[in-house]
Amino acid sequence: MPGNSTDRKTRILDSASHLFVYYGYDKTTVSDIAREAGVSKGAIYLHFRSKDELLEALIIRETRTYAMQWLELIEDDPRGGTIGGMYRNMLYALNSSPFMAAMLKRDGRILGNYLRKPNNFFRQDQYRGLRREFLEIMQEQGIIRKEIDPQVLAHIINMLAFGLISMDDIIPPEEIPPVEDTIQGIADMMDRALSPPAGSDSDKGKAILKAFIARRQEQEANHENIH
Amino acid sequence: MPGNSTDRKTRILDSASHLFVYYGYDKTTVSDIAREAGVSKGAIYLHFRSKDELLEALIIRETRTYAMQWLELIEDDPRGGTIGGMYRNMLYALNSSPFMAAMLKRDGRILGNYLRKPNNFFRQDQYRGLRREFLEIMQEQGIIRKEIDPQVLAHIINMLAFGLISMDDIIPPEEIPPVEDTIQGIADMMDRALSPPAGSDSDKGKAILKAFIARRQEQEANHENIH
DNA sequence: ATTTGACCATAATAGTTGATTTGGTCAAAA
DNA sequence: TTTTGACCAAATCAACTATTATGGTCAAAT
Repeated sequence: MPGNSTDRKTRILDSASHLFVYYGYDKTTVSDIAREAGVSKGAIYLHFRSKDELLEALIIRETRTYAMQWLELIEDDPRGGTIGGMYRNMLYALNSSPFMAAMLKRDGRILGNYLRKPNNFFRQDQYRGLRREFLEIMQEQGIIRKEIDPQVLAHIINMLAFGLISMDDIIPPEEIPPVEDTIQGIADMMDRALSPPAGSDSDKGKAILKAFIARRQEQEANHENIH
Repeated sequence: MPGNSTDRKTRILDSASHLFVYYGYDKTTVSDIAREAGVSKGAIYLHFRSKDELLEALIIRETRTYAMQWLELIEDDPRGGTIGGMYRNMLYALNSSPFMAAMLKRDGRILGNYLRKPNNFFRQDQYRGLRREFLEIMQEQGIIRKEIDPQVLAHIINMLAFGLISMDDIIPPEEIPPVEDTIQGIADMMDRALSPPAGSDSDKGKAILKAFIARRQEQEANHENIH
């Protein structure tokens, strides 16, 4: 059996991610996933209670991976701590993860029936409001101009991310400028529009982000302990 | 019969617009339209060769109406000639026309089968590229900063408009800030990000827009004469 | 202790047939 | 001349059946 070196659960999730993106949740069978992962069907149920829970595990993993990749990109980017830099790297991270993009745009082809489930992950989005909270802190710390409503800004940022990955479905490819250009264009706009007149301190921005994430992880850990 | 005062063709299109938005193109029958317009079914075919052509006529009319309303809003707005002002009023015009919004987001429920037609209006969008052209002129005339790529900017503007009207389908209503706030927020961002450092002349912007439209209408008239 | 894959109830799909509806027409009415 | 609505072929829908595919299980193999 090939690819035995990597952890089995990981391999299953990798295969699922790939197959879901290509064929969609509904058209992908558990046997398909097992075959591609080089394990038996039963083995999948050793790790996940149901196909739905497999998808949910995948959602969690991909979200984590995406967040970590984003953070890494920011760290390695000299201008990563400005508002434009954060956004630029967010879009880069998003752009490199087809499954994450599918989640953001609630892609019906890929997420399939799961979207219809009454209590799916998207209906009880835990991360909602988190972005606003972060923007508020950024604003208090002088990385973002004072006169902007964080709630509105959070929504606009969502709109741009959503637009970036959704417009392709509507506009013929030859009309779409290269993603890098679009991303850079948006980042420039944001820096000019949102940084305070004096300019913003990228390193300070990074520090705030790190502190925010640390605090958040702490909360999450506490929450897990209780349950 | 009620509502006889207005022109019959207009009444048919009004009814169609209303019914399409409510029930969708597929579920709305020609008889439905006739009934709501207070005319016979045959009368509809005196104005339109087919249901599809009725829809296309509606698309053209709504696009024109939207464009005119946009222009009017800009005229009446002291800051209407800045890039942010133009955008703000565009979103207002868009927001007041459910059918236009449906077109922009290629709403499958409303446009129904028509979207699958091989040579529908959306596949051969005549207005594409027009926006870029206009932005280029605005840039030459100093209303928009020089360092911005008009093609990219046109695309970002599309993204924002698309996001504005599409996000509602995904986010629970209570999380969405009031549209006016979002629109104003975007307009402010654009003004800060896109106006040249010296600021931009709103009246000059209006003049450019008017000239652009006049030139465009001339072209359209010529084009009609030839055919 | 692990892992498997044949096995099963259930669900999704495809095929069929008959009834209903729909876009479009046109002889007749206004 | 202008407008109508009964009418028709074609498409859509509804109900039903037969068939296949699927998620999930578990006795047996490893």
